[in-house]
Amino acid sequence: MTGFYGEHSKVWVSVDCIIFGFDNDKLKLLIGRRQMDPGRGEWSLYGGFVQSDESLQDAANRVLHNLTGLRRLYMKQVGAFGDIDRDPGERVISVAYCALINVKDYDEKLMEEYGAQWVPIDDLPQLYSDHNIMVKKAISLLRRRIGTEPLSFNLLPSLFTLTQLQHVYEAILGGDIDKRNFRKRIKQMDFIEKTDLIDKTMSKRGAYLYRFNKRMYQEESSFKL
Amino acid sequence: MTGFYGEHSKVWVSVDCIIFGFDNDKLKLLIGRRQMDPGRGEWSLYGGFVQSDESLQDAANRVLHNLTGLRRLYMKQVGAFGDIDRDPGERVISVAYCALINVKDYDEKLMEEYGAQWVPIDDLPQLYSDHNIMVKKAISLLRRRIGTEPLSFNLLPSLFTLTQLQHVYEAILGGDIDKRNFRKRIKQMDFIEKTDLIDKTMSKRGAYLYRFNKRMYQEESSFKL
DNA sequence: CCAAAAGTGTTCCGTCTACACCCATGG
DNA sequence: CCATGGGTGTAGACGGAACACTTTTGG
Repeated sequence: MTGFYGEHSKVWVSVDCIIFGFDNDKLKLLIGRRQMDPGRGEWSLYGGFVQSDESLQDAANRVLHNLTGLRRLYMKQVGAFGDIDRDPGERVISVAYCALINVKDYDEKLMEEYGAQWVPIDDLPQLYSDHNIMVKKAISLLRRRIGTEPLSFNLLPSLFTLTQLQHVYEAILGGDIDKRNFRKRIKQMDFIEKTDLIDKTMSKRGAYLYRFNKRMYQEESSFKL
Repeated sequence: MTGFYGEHSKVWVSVDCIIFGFDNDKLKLLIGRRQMDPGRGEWSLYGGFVQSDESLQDAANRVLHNLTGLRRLYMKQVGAFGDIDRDPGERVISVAYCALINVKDYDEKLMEEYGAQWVPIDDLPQLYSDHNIMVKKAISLLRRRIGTEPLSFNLLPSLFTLTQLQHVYEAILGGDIDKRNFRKRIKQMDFIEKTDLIDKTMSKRGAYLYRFNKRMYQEESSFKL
């Protein structure tokens, strides 16, 4: 049985993961050296072929989990890339996914095993195939959405200082933000909760730690920064 | 020669077109009855399989051209849909594209041949497979972008009145807009040119016709409505 | 005691919103 | 002459941007 659509040609479909992290006040991308032909040894996003028993989402999650050991990450589709010659080997259509992770959370062993590296987005090398285009699109998506959706928290530990949060915005939007205006806006968002914990790693005085309350956010469901 | 990726399984990939038009002060969608199994006879978006010699864009343009006779339309990718069971027949990954067209422009013969129908978006029937989800996503994309990009002009003839333009925004955003405020904002955009032509089809007094100057827009490249 | 990061309000200006009446014309 | 859609300005509210000093404490 060839099924309903037998006369049409099938193609390979892969997923590629654009993995953002935040460290040292910089937005970074997790990339590695490609371990297969064609393009072996070139810088590349992490990706993999979509299997017949998994959805696109699932495939992207699998790739990311294999690499970082993490599950249930924030992940969003960036788009499908389907130019005929985009892959130097065969015709492959690739669906790019963007992940936001807390840089401190990854599994170091796995990272070493894969030779994964965090590279600042301002300092990216040329990547395999059309991966640079994917990254560019992911960044512009991130810039547009960061002001309307609570994405920034995915790049931080669950407890964070307001200075850290501000640095995330500055890194993504690329520019300085006024501290007082920023904090004024934060105060209006009840779902960003002040704890009574204090972080002293960054200053002698110490800074209050805050927490994103997802539950409360979903009730309010308005975000504007 | 099986090529580089021989050990992985290929899948069918299709494109589906979400075709918006504007008529009678309403935003409408072009849909038809599915002419193949499975799902023959169900309401459906127009789509087709991606051939091995065309990009995703090209495939979407081909489908749209076959249906409407139009080329060089505004078209934007909405996203890839890849759940395993989304298509009741086989495993098919589909990439949705959103097109904005001027309802007056289509080729009536082709439309009849395909049994295509314009349906107001508030009044959509249940569609084949996950097509309703695609449409929902396309509409939310359109709503987000209409204020930042000059999309509205694609839904209108090249000469249009300000009242028509306003109605486009009202139809997409779903709500009334103040006429004076709207026109004030339009006046600040030099790339919306007033002509000295007058349209009398809608009123006895007649209304000035305007034109979108794409060249001028690209120089200014700021849009806010 | 001083360097380094944390924290805190007010003023100003531009933008968005609300709002009502006259105009031109075909029938 | 009147019904219908076309066209116009102003005042008040609101939100965003600019701006500088005090606090805390480890070394």
